[in-house]
Amino acid sequence: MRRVSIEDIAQRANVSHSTVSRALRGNPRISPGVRTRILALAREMGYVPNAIAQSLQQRHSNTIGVVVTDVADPFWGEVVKGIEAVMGEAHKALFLSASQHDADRQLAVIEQFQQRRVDGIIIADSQLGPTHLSRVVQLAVPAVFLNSQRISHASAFRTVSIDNTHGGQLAATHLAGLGHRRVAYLGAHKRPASNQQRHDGYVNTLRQHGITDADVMVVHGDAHIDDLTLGYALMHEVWHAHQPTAVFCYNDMLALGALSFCQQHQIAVPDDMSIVGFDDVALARFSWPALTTVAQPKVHLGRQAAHILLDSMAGHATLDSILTPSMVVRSSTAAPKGVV
Amino acid sequence: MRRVSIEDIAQRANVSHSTVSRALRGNPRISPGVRTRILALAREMGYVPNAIAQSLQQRHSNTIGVVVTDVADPFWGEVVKGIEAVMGEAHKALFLSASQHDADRQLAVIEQFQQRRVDGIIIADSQLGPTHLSRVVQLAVPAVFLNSQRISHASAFRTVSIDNTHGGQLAATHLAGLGHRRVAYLGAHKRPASNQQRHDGYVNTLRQHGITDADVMVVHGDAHIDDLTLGYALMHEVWHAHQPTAVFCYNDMLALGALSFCQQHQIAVPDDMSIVGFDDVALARFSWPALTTVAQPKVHLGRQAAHILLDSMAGHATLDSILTPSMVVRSSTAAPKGVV
DNA sequence: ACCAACTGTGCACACGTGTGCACAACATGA
DNA sequence: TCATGTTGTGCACACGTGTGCACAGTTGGT
Repeated sequence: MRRVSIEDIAQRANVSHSTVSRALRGNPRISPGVRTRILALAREMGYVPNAIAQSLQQRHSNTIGVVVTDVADPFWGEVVKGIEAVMGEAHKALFLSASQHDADRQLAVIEQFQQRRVDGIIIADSQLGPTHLSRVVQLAVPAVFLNSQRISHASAFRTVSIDNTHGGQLAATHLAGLGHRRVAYLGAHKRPASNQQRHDGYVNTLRQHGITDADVMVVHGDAHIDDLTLGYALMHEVWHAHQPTAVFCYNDMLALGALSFCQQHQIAVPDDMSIVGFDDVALARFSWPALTTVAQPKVHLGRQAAHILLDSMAGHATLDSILTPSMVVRSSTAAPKGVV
Repeated sequence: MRRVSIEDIAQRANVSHSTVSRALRGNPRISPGVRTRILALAREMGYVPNAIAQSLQQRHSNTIGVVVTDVADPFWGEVVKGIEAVMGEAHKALFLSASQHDADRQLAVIEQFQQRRVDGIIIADSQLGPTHLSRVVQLAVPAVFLNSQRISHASAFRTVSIDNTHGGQLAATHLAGLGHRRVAYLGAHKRPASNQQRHDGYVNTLRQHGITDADVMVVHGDAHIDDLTLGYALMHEVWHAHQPTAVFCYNDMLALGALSFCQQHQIAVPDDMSIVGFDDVALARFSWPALTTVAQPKVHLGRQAAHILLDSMAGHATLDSILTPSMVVRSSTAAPKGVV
């Protein structure tokens, strides 16, 4: 039940394994007659090249590792789809692993990839602090960070991310344009970097529209509960303390949680309350009312990360990449009551 | 910039590489003094074992390949999560690749896995016909099929699937119990096997409740359009031709498409029309009204496939596995008008 | 004191592939 | 005929790891 190797073919063809190897790889120094004979023999014997032996000899494996927080998260699903498409074309195979939002586990996964001698790594939603990061640097493998939450820009690695600040600006412009003056921001401490940026873009733009800080209530939730119930709880808090006419949420799941609070308490959306999310997950189109949200180009995010990784694997100099989000207006936002 | 090998450690320790290898693997024949010295040296020199060389020598790679139709599909995302969890515990790494519903591409992916000498393969939603299948058999690698659409039960491979017939029965029982008599089935030819089973379970159970075939309209859609617009189109067709009070759809996406048709044409759900889906994707909870559906235990499906694969890799005899779906009643179904 | 048993280490090979170099066979030109 | 060039093939090594076997050194028993 052993696999057939080039050595087996060589014996049957009365040549050395070197000749077989060269014939299979199309080396021009092999005479055409011998080549065709060997190719026929290889097919007949059901030869399938051993990529492991090739990797060992050529000192690269044509594999790349992808570490993601949660495989089932539809957001990352789309991103991985983009990565897979590009890497598939480049004939690289993908190792996929989940970190479950745990930095230690994330590091463990990366070191496992290292043992398997991946040619590159893509790290999504990195929670790695400076200590962990320095160990990754030591591994000396090309890596790209995708929407990283912690990395400093002075790092040795490339970064692909969304322009969160601009996303916050889009939301603020949309709501202010509708006439809202008394608003809120529902945030998530779990993702320190992007949360801060979305918040800042939002608040600063509101100021430019003459909305004072006193009119903007900002709340943040505990890290350890899921986004959906978090959104519900934060909406509860904001509703009783501030009575805004519109809220902007860190992401769509928070927004859906907020939406579900409104439905249960007979707060009409969008008539009494406008809600804006972030991400544009597939869900957003199907909620009722359909969610207005700041869309991330998810597949493109993955493709871009893949391209940058391929470039740096090839030794090219590469730049960080920042993609622009866009506003998707659906039915969860409208002018507040009293405004035409 | 070369990686450090056990040979490098051996030189620094004035021993042979065999000794280093044995020390690292905890071979009891190495004296404690030498072992601790070597372990310290390995750590100091930043040694990271080369899994590729190990794979070559031990003739197994501790990797398994997963081929899925679409990485971004939330249904398969959850399944993969289950697979990943089990395989992670077993210290197996996962190759993930997408087939885009194309049988040829699916086969190509499998052969790529074969080159990389994976220890096992999980094939989700297989579209492989007998011809393709025979080539997979030749590869002589343990494989498990997950919700396969084509495989014959006489095959050499194990199968994990949902009890589709029972799912259809659940839907029929639920709707008939509410008092519906004039109903429909919205199907998808793209998945021949499961579609047939869900349909049969549904129709047979309806008959047991005294609903004649004339009261049941069955429609199927083209293969090349996406499920969402397909559901919309089929609902359109059924509504005009049959005017049912309830429909059962092959899956949730079809159901959401049907739902969106109803909303656009002022057909009240569930008052004028009850809709039942299948799968219980994450979306189903958030549609409006929330979708009543036949739930598949998705993560469990993945875990089960992983366990069976591990078993057959270990040479154990294994059985096919059929998991039971369950009814999740939400707000898209109710008694038809005129029934108390 | 001598033989047997035990203990720790090294030699050499295997896994499957790719490639620099040498070399045999043959053709070409003077 | 001999020097030179061309063409196709094989030898031997490398990649990094694990392990059967041999063997030197030590211990123990009588």
